[in-house]
Amino acid sequence: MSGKIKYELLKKEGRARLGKLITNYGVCDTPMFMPVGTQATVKTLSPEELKDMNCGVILANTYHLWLRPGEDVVSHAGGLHKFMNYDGPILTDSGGFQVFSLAKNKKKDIIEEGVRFKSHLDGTNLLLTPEKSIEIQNKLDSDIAMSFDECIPYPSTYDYTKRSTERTLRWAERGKKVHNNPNQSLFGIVQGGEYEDLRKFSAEETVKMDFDGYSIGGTSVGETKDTMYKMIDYAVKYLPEDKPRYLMGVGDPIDLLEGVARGIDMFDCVLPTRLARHGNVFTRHGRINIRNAKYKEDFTPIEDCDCYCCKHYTKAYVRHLIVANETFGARLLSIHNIRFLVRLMEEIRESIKDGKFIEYKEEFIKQYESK
RNA sequence: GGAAGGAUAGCGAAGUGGCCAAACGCGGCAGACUGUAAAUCUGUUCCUUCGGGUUCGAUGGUUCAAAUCCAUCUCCCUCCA
Repeated sequence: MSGKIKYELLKKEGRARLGKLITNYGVCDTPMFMPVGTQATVKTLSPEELKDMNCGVILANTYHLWLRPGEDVVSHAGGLHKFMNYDGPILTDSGGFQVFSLAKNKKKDIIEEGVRFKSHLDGTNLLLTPEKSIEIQNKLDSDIAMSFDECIPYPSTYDYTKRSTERTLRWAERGKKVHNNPNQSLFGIVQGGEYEDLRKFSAEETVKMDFDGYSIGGTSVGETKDTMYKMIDYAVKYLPEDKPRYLMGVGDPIDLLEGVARGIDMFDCVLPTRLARHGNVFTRHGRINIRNAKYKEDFTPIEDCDCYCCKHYTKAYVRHLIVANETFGARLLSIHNIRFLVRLMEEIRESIKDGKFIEYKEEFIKQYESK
């Protein structure tokens, strides 16, 4: 097939949704977790390995690929799929988050036109606008493009949040206007910070623009979990049932469960791969740090898990690799951590199918926090 | 045999009279990480009953005060024979 993505809602349990995301590169079951491959690579992993872990969509980043190698290079290669040899669906983030994270505490100038800030590579003055972001994403030829938004810091005042949220809406409109890739879908992003009326306003206005999917942004930026859950609650009830909902930047296992419980279909996060590189490991009984001395002679797998790492290697060996700063250690833990979250989503879907999501969620959290 | 230089915490290495329990790096131990400027960052690393106690090759000395000055010894090392 070719064209835009489609979403099919199969079943609901409470607000939790079981569905299908139909893309040009295959059908993905939802809720799902999407690993992040900012620079057209999920750090240390090959596309084949991602496939083996049953990953569906992966992410790439507009900002990074714009600066290097440049969207034209990717376009000349035949688009992102060919360039990085990934034949699964790809979502590109708009670069909005980079304005928040990369220019944090540095001078940046958010104006109506867009955002002026400096390249993290060479300090060049850059201007990223909604039009530019969409134009780059059109060329990258990802399956899903994201609107260019402002991810405001937490906390932000009501007044600032209001002005920023309104501007993000205008940016969404401008981006949508120039979007012209018939095989690429475009998502809108709900902002509004921690304020209920602003989340409502942002959600309603974004939905009016009729995007192919909707995401909730401005979360996981330092707020408490309860605040984040409220941000989701405030927004999600105004989103249409027949379009996918994507909670941006969330990847803590508990947050995934809480997100699904609130009606989220898609999540992405750098957490599994970043933690892996730093020696942190998701397990059914909570996170562990494989560098800890107690694993020095622990010749058992991380846990009972179907991933390549757990099937073939012991904690003692992985610890050795991480301590010795060997890349293979980062690879093995990245495989485990991603597989952990992907498998969590598989189990979540299974539980919704069986009408047992609530029980599954409670049981998982109980075990995860029992450490 | 002669001439020089050096010995500092687990290791490497600063410090050459008081501000030194002793910089810094590594190693060790632990923590953080949520739309990736992150294979990064932070804390800690003589002992302690948290009052303090014992350290800078060893011993003795000078001084109110020594890792720092003096004497002797031990070991290492460079050069000359």
